[in-house]
Amino acid sequence: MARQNQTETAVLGALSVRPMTGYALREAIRDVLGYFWSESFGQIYPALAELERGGYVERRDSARPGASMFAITPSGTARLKERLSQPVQPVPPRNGLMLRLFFGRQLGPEACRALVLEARADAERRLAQYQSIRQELTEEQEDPEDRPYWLLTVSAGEHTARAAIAWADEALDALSELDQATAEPRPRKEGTTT
Amino acid sequence: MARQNQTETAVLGALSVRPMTGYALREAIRDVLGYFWSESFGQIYPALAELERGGYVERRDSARPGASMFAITPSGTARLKERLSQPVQPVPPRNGLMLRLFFGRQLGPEACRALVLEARADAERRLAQYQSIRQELTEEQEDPEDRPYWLLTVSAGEHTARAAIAWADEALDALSELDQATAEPRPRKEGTTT
DNA sequence: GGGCACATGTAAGCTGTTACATGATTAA
DNA sequence: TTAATCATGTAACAGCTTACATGTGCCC
Repeated sequence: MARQNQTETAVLGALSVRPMTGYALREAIRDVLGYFWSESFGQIYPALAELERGGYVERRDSARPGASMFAITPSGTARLKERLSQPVQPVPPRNGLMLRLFFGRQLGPEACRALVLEARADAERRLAQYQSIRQELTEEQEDPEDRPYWLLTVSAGEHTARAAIAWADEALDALSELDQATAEPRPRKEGTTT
Repeated sequence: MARQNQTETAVLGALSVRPMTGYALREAIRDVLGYFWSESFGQIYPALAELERGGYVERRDSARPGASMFAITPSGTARLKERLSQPVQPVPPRNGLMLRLFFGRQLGPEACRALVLEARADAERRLAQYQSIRQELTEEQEDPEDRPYWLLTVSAGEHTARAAIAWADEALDALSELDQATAEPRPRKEGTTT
C-alpha cells in the first residue's frame, strides 16, 4: 500500500540534472526517460506544486513571462537521494502480447505469427534508437558525471531489445511448424491411426 | 482512451481452458499468468458479473454449496477471439530500477552495484522458475492444443531473464570501473595536470 | 470447536489519464 | 492575424488495489 509518489522521484531527478520549466520537464521525461518511465501531464504540475510547498524545489523567474524555471534545492537533493534509496517497487506486470499468445490457440498460428512479427519490428526499432542514443551520449561532452549511469540504462534497453528479437525468431519458427502440423493433421508416422 | 477492460480478456481466456470458480480463477491468473499478467482480486468478481450479464459466461452449480463454477459460452468464445484480435495496447513503462540507475550519480557506484546485484538475483530466480515450468509443460499430457502457445510465453520469459543477467554482469563491470575512477580521480596518465 | 482453505462479494480510496480552460510569444 | 509552440494549471473519470464483511466445509 501507500505506493509512494514515484512522480516526485522522477521530477526531482530530472531537476537534479538542470533547472527546467514544467513544460520542459514533461518533454524531458517523455524524450529522455521515455523508454523506461512515463509521467502523465496532469501529474507533473501537482507534483511540482507539492514539492514547492515542501521546499524541495524553488520557482525562479524565467526568460518568458508567465513561465517559471523550477530548480532543485539542497533539501530537494537530500530527498531525491532518500527516494532513490527506497527499495524498487515491483510493478504488477501486464504484457498484452503475452496474454494474446498464451491464449493463442483461439487466434491460430497465422494471427500469432503476425503479432510476433510486429513485436519483432518494434524491438528492431527500439534497438536502432538505443544505438543512436548511445552514439549521441558518447559524442557529446555535457554531463560527464551522469553519462556512465545513463549508458547503463541504454545498455539494458539494448539487451532487452536483442533478446526480444531472438525470441521472436524462435517463436516464428515454432509457429510455422505448428501451422504445418495443423494444416496436415496426420503426420506420416505410422501407427497413429490405430 | 477507453482503455478497454483487459480483465475481461484474461478472465475469458482462463475460462476457455476450463471452467472454474472465481476463486480458482484468481489463483490461476496469479500462478499461471503471473509472470506477465496480473489481476487484482477486486476486479475478478465484478468482471465475472458483467460477463454473466452479457451472456459470455454462465454460472453452473459446483460441488460446494455457496460456490459456482463459471463456464465460457459460445458467445463468450467469440468475444474472446474478438478481444484477442484487438491491437496490443502499449503499457506506459515504469521501471523503478532504471529510474534509480539513470539518476545513479546521486546514489554512487556502490549503491548502484547493490541494486544491479539484486536485479541479477531476481533474474536468476525467474530463469530457474521458467525452466521448471517448461519441464512441467513438456512432461504433462493435458491441454495438448494449448501447450505450444504456452511454451512461447515461457520462452519469452527465459530470453528476457537471460538478457537481464547478461546486462547485469556488464553493468557490474562498468560500475566497478567507475568506482575505481572515483576513488582515484587522477589516472596516472601523464599530461592531464596541464 | 478452532483454525484453515475455499468462496463470493462490496466499499473506500488512491493513482494516473484525458480532456478542458486559459493565456503568452513567435513565426508565417 | 492566424497558427503553432510554449506554458500552467484543473476537473472528471477510469482503473486498480486494499481492506473489509460474510459464510461454508473440512480436518485435527
